[in-house]
Amino acid sequence: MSVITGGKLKLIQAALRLITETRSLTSLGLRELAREAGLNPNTFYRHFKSLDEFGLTVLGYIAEEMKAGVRDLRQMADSSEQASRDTVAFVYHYFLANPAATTVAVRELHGPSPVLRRALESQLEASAQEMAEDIIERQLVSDVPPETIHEISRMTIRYILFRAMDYIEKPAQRETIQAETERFINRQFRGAILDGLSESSIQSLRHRLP
Amino acid sequence: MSVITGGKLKLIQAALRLITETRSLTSLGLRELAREAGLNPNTFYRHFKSLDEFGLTVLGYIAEEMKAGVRDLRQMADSSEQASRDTVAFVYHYFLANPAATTVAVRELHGPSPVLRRALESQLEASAQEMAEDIIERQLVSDVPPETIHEISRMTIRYILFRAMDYIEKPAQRETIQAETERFINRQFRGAILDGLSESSIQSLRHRLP
DNA sequence: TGTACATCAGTGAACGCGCGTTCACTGATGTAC
DNA sequence: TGTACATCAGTGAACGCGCGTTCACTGATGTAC
Repeated sequence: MSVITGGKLKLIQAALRLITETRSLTSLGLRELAREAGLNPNTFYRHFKSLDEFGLTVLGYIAEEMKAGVRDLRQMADSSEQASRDTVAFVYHYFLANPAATTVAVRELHGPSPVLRRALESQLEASAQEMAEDIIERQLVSDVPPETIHEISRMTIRYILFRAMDYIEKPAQRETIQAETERFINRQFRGAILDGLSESSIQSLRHRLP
Repeated sequence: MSVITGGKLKLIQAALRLITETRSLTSLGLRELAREAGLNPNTFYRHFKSLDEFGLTVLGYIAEEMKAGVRDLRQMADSSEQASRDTVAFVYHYFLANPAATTVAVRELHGPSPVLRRALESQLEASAQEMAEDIIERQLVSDVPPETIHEISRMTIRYILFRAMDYIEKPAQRETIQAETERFINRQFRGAILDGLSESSIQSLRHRLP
């Protein structure tokens, strides 16, 4: 993996700085980036052929950051009982520490550039895959088919990503968001246990609950 | 409510046409809009003070469209058994018929303009409120506290909105998306029935299931 | 009913500005022999 | 170790273009008396 340095790095970091405020990756201009990076506009062309290529490079840079985050995540967390609480807390903490990357991901996932959209989707898919495998390996839920675990993982990853924006921007709501996310995950997996059952058998089941 | 006509309407419709392709509301230019609407650029100023004001007007226009859709929805659907399936099918069908409005909503909900973001959030909140009240009135789920129904409604509205983009763009995946959405909703509500229970009591419950 | 005036949607020309891009150039670092 | 050349990051000036915005103007519709 080639290490990014010098003017190239300066341009990427300038993009991340600009995005954290009120911009999206696709809307950044060449001169704007150079200005923020403290470089001559033409220097941009020494490193990138076009703004599209630049966008993809920034995305790759972010992807590297995120992969590192996921690796840390797998190190952590052991007890099955508290797994979802700990994981949720960790993941939001991670997003909070990387606001620019998070903002880019959220904005461009449904943004105007098809290229970036594709790239982000497969990135998310990979994260969901990893999450699902982790759950299966560590047997955090039982009696739920693997395909369902994968499906719920995909839904969860997306849910968390979008909530992460609010988490970053609204400090007062952070605890609420964490709690809601935990409930989201627990309900999905617990609901999955009842997946095959009909309405009526659930009705009758409910009367036997404590 | 004032009816929108003439050049003003032409400009709004031009925006919706441009957005459906690969653009976002915030990125549209004044001259671009006028060109698409077949008007002189200055005519824009006869109707709007600024591009921000224009954006809000478009959003209001879309909100009207959406409210009409929700009203139709409440008319429909009667049997409790099939309620989620019918509703999901109807909602996606509605998004498919209004691709521009859907795209705007998805793009701007996390987009760069705080003003549009706020406006869209309260719009979604209102829809979720309506959905929750509908579920409660018609007693589609029982033994789930109202606050939980509201929470799940909010989550569902967001989930559907984001999936709607894929639903519009990828015809081959439409059935899959519908099925996944139904499972999403069912799992949330079924999971909610088990909300208060501990891990261990669910473990023991599972062995008694058919 | 006719006349005078006000309002309103729309036009065409012109402005200054920031943009992406190209050109010719500089100086530092790497490489070959 | 020294010399010659190639590569590379970075610069400054200049280009044409589309942008948002302003100005003075037109013609149609509405309103007052």
